[in-house]
Amino acid sequence: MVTGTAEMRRKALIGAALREISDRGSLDVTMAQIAERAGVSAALAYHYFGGKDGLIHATMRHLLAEFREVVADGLRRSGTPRQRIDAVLRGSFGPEQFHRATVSAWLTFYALAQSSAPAARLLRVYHRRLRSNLVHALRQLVPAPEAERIAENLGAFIDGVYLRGALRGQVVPRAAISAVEDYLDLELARRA
Amino acid sequence: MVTGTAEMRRKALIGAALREISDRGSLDVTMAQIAERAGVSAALAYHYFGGKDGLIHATMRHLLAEFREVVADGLRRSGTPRQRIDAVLRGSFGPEQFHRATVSAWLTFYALAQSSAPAARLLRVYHRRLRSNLVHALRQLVPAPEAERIAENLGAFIDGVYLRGALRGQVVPRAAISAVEDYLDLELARRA
Amino acid sequence: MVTGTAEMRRKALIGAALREISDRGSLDVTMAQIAERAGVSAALAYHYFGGKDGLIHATMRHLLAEFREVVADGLRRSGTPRQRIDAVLRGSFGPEQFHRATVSAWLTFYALAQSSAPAARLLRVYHRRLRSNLVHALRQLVPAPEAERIAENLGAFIDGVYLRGALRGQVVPRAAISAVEDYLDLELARRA
Amino acid sequence: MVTGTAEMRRKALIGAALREISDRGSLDVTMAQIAERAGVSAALAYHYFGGKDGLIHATMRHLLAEFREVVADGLRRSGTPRQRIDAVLRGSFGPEQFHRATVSAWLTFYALAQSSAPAARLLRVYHRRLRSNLVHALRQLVPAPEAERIAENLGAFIDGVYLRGALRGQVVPRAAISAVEDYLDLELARRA
DNA sequence: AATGAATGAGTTTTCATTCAT
DNA sequence: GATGAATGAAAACTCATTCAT
Repeated sequence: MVTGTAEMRRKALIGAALREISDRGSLDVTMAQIAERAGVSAALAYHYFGGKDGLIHATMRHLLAEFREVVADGLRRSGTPRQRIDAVLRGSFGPEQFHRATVSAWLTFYALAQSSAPAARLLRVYHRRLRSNLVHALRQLVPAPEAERIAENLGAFIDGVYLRGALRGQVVPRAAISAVEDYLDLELARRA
Repeated sequence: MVTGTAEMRRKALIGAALREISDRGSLDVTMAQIAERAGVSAALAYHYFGGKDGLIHATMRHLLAEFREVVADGLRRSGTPRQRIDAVLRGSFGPEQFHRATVSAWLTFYALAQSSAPAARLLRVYHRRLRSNLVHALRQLVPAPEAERIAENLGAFIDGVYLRGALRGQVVPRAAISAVEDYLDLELARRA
Repeated sequence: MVTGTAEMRRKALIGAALREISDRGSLDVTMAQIAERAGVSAALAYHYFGGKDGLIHATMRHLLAEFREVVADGLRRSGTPRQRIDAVLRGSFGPEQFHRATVSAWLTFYALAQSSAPAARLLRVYHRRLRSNLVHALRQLVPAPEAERIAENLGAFIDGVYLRGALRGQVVPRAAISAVEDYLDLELARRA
Repeated sequence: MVTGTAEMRRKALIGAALREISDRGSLDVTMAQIAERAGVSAALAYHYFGGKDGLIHATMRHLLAEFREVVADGLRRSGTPRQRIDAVLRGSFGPEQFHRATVSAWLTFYALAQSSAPAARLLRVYHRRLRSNLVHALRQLVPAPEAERIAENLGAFIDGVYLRGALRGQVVPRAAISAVEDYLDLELARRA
């Protein structure tokens, strides 16, 4: 698969944006900084992304896509519903999710979603997908309405554990993941 | 209790900052905007807070203090350990916590903590206090090491539920709070 | 009459804009150039005029106001209708109207009116006023409908003579002014 | 008559420039916009016109040539001097002269002539030609010095009537044209 | 002949911050 | 205490132009 120059540049710029975000710990990076990192002129970044928003959103989409692929990969290898849920957990708490750039991007993204419609939309898509993965698996274990409820709470627990790890700048410990699983067990046990 | 002009001005500016943050949905507000809302000159805001950082941090401290008081109030009325834990939950999920300004401030604050040491410090203080409240109560129910573990996970769950509510711009539903309580019950039941 | 600092600065900036326009022969001047000429920072120009458009329009309004005053002055000294018409002519062809800056501003303004609504509005106001002055005077000499028609044509002739002078960068010669008066005489003679 | 690719491209680009000028109502159009309209790359416009100035001036020359041809056509059909003068009037006030692009181009061209020598030169050529057409015809009706004077004034009147129509974005009304003719009649009658 | 890729040199605009009064 | 005046520094964005292919 031959990738054209344009595609290569776009990727290079997104990578540079991520590295810059990582270094500064915030989305408050300038186009000039990013472009310099990518070894191109700022004007080129405008040429390819239309503006700063374009580049930032492309970067977020890249992160989201990466996350989706990790999870999708895990799902493909999963046989049982329980394994599928575990795949989501492993995706959410994998070390990639705790790289400084990823953490900064996620946290700023949460904030950005308050004032930027495209950011909010992207975030909703991510939430819907996460939820849908969980609901699918849970439906094979419990009745549909229960599956919805549990998926929501499980998702919240996952987000909370991620948030704390992110704020500490550390990968979340096994114990925290176990706690999420324990909660899941409790919910499933109710049905037994 | 007589409040001097200085104190009144400070409060007015913090209130204006909060209203401005609420309107814009972000901490990206200018000193000029805040000062205008407060009906004073921007220079005065500098006089009282030293700079933008000073005002923003004062605003955050104000939010944190408010939260602390709500919880402290609840704790004072609580007799049993379980009631004390419930007081923390009620404080965390009270409607005040979901005002637009509060949500914007919290979310941006998470992001800010990645690059601003004072913001990170403030956030750590908040987490430590929340945790300490929970640990205290839990210690009367389970052995100390267990209390620590449960407090951590309970805190994460609370944060997750709050985060989701915040992103949706809605107060979290009863059901979500119940889920947190269920998780607590599970943990306590283990010991039984 | 004490003029505040603000008003002084505004006038200084408008003057600087005019001088800059004069030097460059076009409205394509930068805020930085204008500000430097006025001996202040570009930021101050923004502070006082909100933006480049604001300054440019203020400059145009200034020119228009100046023109209006010259004409109004002439009208005040005029007794007969014919003298009033002459006052308009003298105002239109006075040497101030042929300063390089004024000429550049007028010509660019004509062009600007094609794409800028505020510029178009300003120009319409000017035309309406000029016309109204002429119509008023003419009504005392000929029936109303005729006054309207003659005013329109007289205005066009004036504009054409001005345009040619402007393009040549020279005050229009006496002869050209006489031609306009001759046309007026012709129209008035019809009625005799 | 076979037109080479080069000539075709040039015409296409000039046409695109005109359409773009028409849409934006100003000569402030970018090479990229023009090229995209013409369906070619911006680089090609440079290939053919050397630069933006080249393209803009070619566009103006095109407009001037078109005008000249319309007038020349009218002159060819004219027998009497008076008919020749009428041909100039018809050419100046024909509907083509009031297309948005033409109007924008003319008005901006007036402004441009203040700061661009080639634009000024082009404009002088146009004026000289217009004048020469009029003088030629008038010489057969009045003595030479008179012909010069009348031609100048007639030209100014024409320009003024055109300017007003242009600014209003409307073809000039019959009545305005009659006014110009009336003025001519007056001048010719003096001699009678 | 034709173009995609790339950029240097601006230009507008914003804002935290300072300071004399 | 309080403010109006003023600015330096930076950031986003634009565009004519060049050049290798």
